[in-house]
Amino acid sequence: MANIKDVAKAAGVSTSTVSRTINNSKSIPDDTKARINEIMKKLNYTPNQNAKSLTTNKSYTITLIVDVDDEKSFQNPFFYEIMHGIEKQVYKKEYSFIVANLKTMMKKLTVLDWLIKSKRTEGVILPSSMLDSITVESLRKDKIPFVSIGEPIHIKESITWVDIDNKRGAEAATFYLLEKGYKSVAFLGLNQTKLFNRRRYEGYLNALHSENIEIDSKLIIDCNNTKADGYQSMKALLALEKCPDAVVCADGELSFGAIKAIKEHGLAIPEDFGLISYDESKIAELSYPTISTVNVDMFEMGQQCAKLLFEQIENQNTRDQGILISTSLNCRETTKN
Amino acid sequence: MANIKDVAKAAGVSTSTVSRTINNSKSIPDDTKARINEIMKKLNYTPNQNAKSLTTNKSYTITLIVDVDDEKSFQNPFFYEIMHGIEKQVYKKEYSFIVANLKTMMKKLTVLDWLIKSKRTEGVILPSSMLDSITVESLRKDKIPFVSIGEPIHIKESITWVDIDNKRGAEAATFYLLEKGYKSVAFLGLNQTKLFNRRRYEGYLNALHSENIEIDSKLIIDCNNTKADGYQSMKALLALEKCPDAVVCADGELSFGAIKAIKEHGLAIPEDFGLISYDESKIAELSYPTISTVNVDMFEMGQQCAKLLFEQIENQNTRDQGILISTSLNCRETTKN
DNA sequence: CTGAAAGCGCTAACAA
DNA sequence: TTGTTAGCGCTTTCAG
Repeated sequence: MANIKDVAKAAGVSTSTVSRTINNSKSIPDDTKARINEIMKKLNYTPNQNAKSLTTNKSYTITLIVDVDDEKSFQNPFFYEIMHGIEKQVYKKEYSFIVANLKTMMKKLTVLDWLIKSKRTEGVILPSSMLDSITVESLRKDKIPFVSIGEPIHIKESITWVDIDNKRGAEAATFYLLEKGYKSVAFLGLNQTKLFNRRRYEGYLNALHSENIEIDSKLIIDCNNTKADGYQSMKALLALEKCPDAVVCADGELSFGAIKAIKEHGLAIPEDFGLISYDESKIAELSYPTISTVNVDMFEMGQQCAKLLFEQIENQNTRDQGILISTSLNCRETTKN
Repeated sequence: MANIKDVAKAAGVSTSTVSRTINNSKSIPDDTKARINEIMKKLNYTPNQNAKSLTTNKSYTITLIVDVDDEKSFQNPFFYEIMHGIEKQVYKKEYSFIVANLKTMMKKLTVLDWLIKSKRTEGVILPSSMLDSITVESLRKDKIPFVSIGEPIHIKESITWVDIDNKRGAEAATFYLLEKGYKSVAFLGLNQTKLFNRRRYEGYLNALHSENIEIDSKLIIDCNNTKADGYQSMKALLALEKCPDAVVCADGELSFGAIKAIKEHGLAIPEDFGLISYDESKIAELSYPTISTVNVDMFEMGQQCAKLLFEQIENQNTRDQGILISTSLNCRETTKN
């Protein structure tokens, strides 16, 4: 395996000249560069990353940290798309990309320490759920750039984060239903403990407010994101005296249950009853009828995370910022045309 | 940031002694080790991975290569579970874990070259679809251990691979349906171009053979894995003179269409008609009725891949082997009890 | 059991 | 524009 010396020798120059060629230094004339590049190709030479990292003290690697407990719950396809978005940016920069799962490793600070102090990573993308003040402080102290996936939760420090614009998504969904002539829109699946869920709720409320529609607390249902909960809760809604004729579902799975309840009640979808859910498209397509959804672009989210991270890596005193990725409405068969 | 010299100085020993302590060498007495470990902790010292890699010529990193074209198709949650399985093994060894996507990078050989010659990786896990003879040869030449996800396809060389036991899965599904009293079992969604699909088909045939049931080619339907195809194909099956009373679906999505067709035909599931599909559990649970499935354990598959890879890394002349991960039947509401 | 010293492959002053 | 040289932080003979 050829190294820089071999190339230098073959080219009749010093290793510095080769090094400068590798790094495309201005001071080397183009023809020299060309010649040396030629030789590198002929010798099948690729710079040794470890040597380079050792001297420059950079790992050319960033890390996505996930925090997955149960083996089965790893199915969340969202993270996979985020990964893909990150990766796309990472390879543009010729960096590499480590994925680390807290749960299969050690304690939180230990993982970060391991990655950072051993110089395995130059920056970290991690879920907001992992970020408490201590972690932030420790990251700052080590001067490690990081980006939070999701709006920070229990933190006062200003940090850089990327999230889906959940509020506007739900707002748009609500507006859309009203626009299509539905009179009374319910909100299914409120869960105040989840920030993204709360934001969706806020969007729903916002939309009603700005249309001067009175909020009917009976139309707002607390429940979990399961088929069974969706079914039960929708039944309850339909049993109401002032029964709604449309619903915004805070999450995807419960909409399967909700649809069943609506059908069983003898209502036609979308004529008598409209529904918009948050969900992954693939699953929404499997339902009968197919479900109109608020689309969230996790791929874009991943890309933004990586971009912001690289900004910080390239310029240490970049300002912290929060970015909201906008959503779009994908109208399928649960809403009127 | 403390380095090995600082530790040596603080401990009043040479760097060799510290190094030996780090690597838990037999020649250092336990009490000395304890003392030095203490000091490392106090100094908050972690070995610099790059320096270590440079000297040992090992990267302590393995790579999962994926080959994802379209941004949206990255949703395949299977890969995510495989990743998780791999990662679990990787972190046991204190290795790190790179994910590289061919499509966001350069040409196939270039990616491998980049990873291998730059010493970024010690081993590679990659889908069988990527492995042609040239790639295998090149990997062998560089002495890079690798494991194929999935039975090799267009390759004569013996290599190490891991796959799901698709044949036995379908076999078991077919047996189960027969055992439950269904008389005539169809096979929906044959696609000879996909090896996993063909294996499932073989399993179906096997089961019928060993029960001495004649194969009725009308009951074997070629179609794609979409809801619409499942619907159409099932309609065709039900229109048959010698109509089946059960079906094995070769893949998940088409079962949603198939179920709809069965219901529309006025048949009760599972009383009049039984169905078993290959699918992810989460989606199978969303259907009405919930779908009985052949479970495939991708997490285990990932773990096995990593284990086999590490065997090769640790012992260069390990024999090539193929491993089939067994499946299990998850009986839900589309099969009789 | 321990230390001295060479060297892994590259980069970056500094000098020319 | 180029070369010389001194490391980067660690491991590993070899000698003691």
